Amino acid sequence: MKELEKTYDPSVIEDRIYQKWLDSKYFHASVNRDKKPFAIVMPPPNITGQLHMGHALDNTMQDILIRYKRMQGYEALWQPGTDHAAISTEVKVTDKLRKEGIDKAELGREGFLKEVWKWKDEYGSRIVKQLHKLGSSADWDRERFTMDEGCSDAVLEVFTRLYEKGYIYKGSRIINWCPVCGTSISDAEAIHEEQDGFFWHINYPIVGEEGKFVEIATTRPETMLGDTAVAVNPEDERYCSLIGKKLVLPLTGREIPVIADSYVDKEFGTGCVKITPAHDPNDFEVGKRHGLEEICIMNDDATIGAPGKYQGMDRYEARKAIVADLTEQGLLVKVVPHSHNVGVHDRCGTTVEPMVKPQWFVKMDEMAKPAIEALKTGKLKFVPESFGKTYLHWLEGIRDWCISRQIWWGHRIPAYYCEECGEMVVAKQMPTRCTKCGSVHFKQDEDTLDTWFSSALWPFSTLGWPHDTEELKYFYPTDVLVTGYDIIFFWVIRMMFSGIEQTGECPFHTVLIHGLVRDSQGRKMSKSLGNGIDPLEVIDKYGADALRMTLMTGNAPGNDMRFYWERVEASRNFANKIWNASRFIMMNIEKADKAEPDKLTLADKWILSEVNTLVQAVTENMDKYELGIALQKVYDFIWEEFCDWYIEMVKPRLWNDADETKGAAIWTLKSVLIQSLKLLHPFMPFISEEIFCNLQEEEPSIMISSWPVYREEWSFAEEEHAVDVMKEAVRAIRNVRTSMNVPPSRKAKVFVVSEDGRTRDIFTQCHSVFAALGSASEVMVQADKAGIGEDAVSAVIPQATLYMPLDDLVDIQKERERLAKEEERLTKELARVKGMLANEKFIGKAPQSKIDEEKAKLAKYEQMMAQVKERLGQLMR
RNA sequence: GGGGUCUUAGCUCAGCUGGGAGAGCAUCUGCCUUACAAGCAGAGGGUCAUAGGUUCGAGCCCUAUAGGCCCCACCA
Repeated sequence: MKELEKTYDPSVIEDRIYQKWLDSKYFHASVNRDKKPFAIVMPPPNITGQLHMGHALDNTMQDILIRYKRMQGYEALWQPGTDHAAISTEVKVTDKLRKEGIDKAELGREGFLKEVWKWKDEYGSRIVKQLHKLGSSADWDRERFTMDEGCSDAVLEVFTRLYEKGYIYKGSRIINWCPVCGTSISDAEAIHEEQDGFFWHINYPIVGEEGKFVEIATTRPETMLGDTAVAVNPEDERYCSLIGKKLVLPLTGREIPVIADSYVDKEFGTGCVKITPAHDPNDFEVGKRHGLEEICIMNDDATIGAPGKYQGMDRYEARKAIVADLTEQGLLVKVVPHSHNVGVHDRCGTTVEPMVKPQWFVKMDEMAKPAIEALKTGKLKFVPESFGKTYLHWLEGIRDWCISRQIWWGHRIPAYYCEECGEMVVAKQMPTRCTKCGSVHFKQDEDTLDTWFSSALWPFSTLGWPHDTEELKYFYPTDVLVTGYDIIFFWVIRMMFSGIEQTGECPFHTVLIHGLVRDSQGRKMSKSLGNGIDPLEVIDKYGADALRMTLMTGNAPGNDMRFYWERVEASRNFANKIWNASRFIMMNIEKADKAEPDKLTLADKWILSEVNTLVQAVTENMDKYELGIALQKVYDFIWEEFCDWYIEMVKPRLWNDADETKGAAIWTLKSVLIQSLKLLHPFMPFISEEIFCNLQEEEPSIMISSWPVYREEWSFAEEEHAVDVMKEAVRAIRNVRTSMNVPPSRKAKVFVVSEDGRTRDIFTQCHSVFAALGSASEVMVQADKAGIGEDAVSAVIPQATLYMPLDDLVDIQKERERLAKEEERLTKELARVKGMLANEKFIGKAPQSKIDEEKAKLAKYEQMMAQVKERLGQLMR
């Protein structure tokens, strides 16, 4: 056993312990039919990423669950890996190259991809190393990458299967286009922001009716170049007569029809809507219903592509020019301020442009159904439950998923086009011969897949799917998925329908959701604000355990939390507390001849019983994923019950070599500490391991030791009660001392007076403990007040009255005040209890247990009241 | 426009299936008591957003209102 430092210093311990775990292969999980499997897949962090608080929280939760299950005897697999993060990575590498003066286009596709792989090799594992610092016990031997061979095979398999089933199709539909990234994005990637803008009211002249106009209102005048109709509500009396007439589209001179469509809201704007099918999702639908032409007026970089005066202008520049021209022509009626939602690309913040382009889509209606069903039938559960609504809501309104991206970094779409006849073939490999024309020349589709297409397969692709591997059979379906509420749409939903479609099973049965880690003012941590706190800095200063504890406490599941350094300090203090308690115990073990469970005293039995209760409670909380509550209970137990009470109670025995229960005390200290460390281990793995290994030699590591279970032989209800009585007496004595300003160094005799033999027995048994905790020079236990001077200070507990002769320190006046206050409190309590018990309805309807409880309280208060009254009577004399 | 969520001590938040309001930090008062001053023993501080309702009993359940936050949505 080693001597421990006076203050816990995580920095010298954590890396060493982590390396030991790695070397011992404790994180590795393998197919083991003798054990039950438990599996979690790690949300793969982006290879572009740096560890942030969100990762720290997410991975801490997973690590806790994995360590817990591993200790419980499960074969616990935590499957790690990284995500290729298509657009993010492409943007990042493109920027890097640009700074080096290299143009992506000049490099060409292959050259560019080579650069990205180089970048990936260099930086891709950075975040993985950072996860090590947290203590993550993932099976790093199984680390995967969404673009590795296996995952790519799975992507090909799924793509071709879905295509054959008709669930993947290519079509020209309106999609969100990011003009800066030069690619389409999915609905989930377009986030809506409210922006202040204007409503421009514009007159469109009616053909053949000189001087007559239709007034439309638009937030995007530049798109008028692509208008192919104006729509009114068919039931709008104002405009019925217009339906079917032609209008002249200003600035272009093109004639467009007035059509009727119920999509138009009569109450909103002017009741007349310009229809631009190529640049607005709604207009696109209207256009489809009415067979309108789709005129694309924009280039991929959001400059105007329509021939004419505005060609080449940026969309906003064109807007100004068009408004100016309309004003000049007298067609602009008015401009009204108007705030509206615009979609921006979540990666770069650019306002997206709705565009009609040929893209690949996943048909969602059929696949959404079983995913919805899974939640409704309970095969899938969210914790907290309310997030299930978010999940359902999104799935029920889901639209087809645009999966093609016009970037290079990603899984290339396995569609091949015959260079002769244009025939398209979807296959895992390039076809050798065109079945239509016999040509042997094919060209692969240029597009790549949405990055979420491969992450959707993560729970099974990482286990070897589509091959029927042992791992897949054993670990799949996985158990819990841990993630933030912000990616339910992106990921959870897509894993669900993909898993069900491909494997016939939900990829996991529980989704544990957490919130965001915000700064101390409640703001999102962000690069632009510069308010982010680096988890590595926290680990550096306070240790990974302190960070983990901070992230797990003081907040309810699924809620956002604020990050405070003060809270990290509090966590660090707790680590130090355990450290010192352990240090104390080890010092005493060294000095003792033996630790033995014979001759357990009241106090020993009490703490063993308490730890038993704790084990049950914590296990229950863990099973309900109430991780924060579980940790809080361990914290409270260690600090209050174990350190503040038990260790203090036990000191006199340790210091007295003649005490024959010393060995029992040492045995109890060690046993309770070990149980506590085990309960703590999933949360604070490093410190628990370090102490565990210093404390005992039988087992090499706490992380592969077994999770504590309830022990019948440690259950002592009687003793629990006895110690509670003693604790109450100690508190009463301390209260008196505090109110009288008597320092602990000034000892005083204490008389315990009780008519109850059992109570006297308790105090006799633990009189040395009681003496120590109550700063008593001597403890006299007796049935009456013989020998107690009138000037003693007294305190009342239900079972006894305690007297402390304090000689000159006694202030009768103060004593009276204290007792009067106590009397007042008891009067109130008595009134409440009596009121309740006098209420016939309460007696008639409340459960018997509650009634008994109240009756017991009544008896207790009445007894205490009698004691207080008696004492007050004495003092009045 | 829908949906969610929150409003509890000075601050940040707990409070599980309804049964005498809690923690951490901060403040104040004692203690350098041989594990820990990153500690020990205490104290003060709350009409649980508001108004109704259900109930023997509501911080907790129901309804409405006010305010905050979040998500979704095709009102141009």
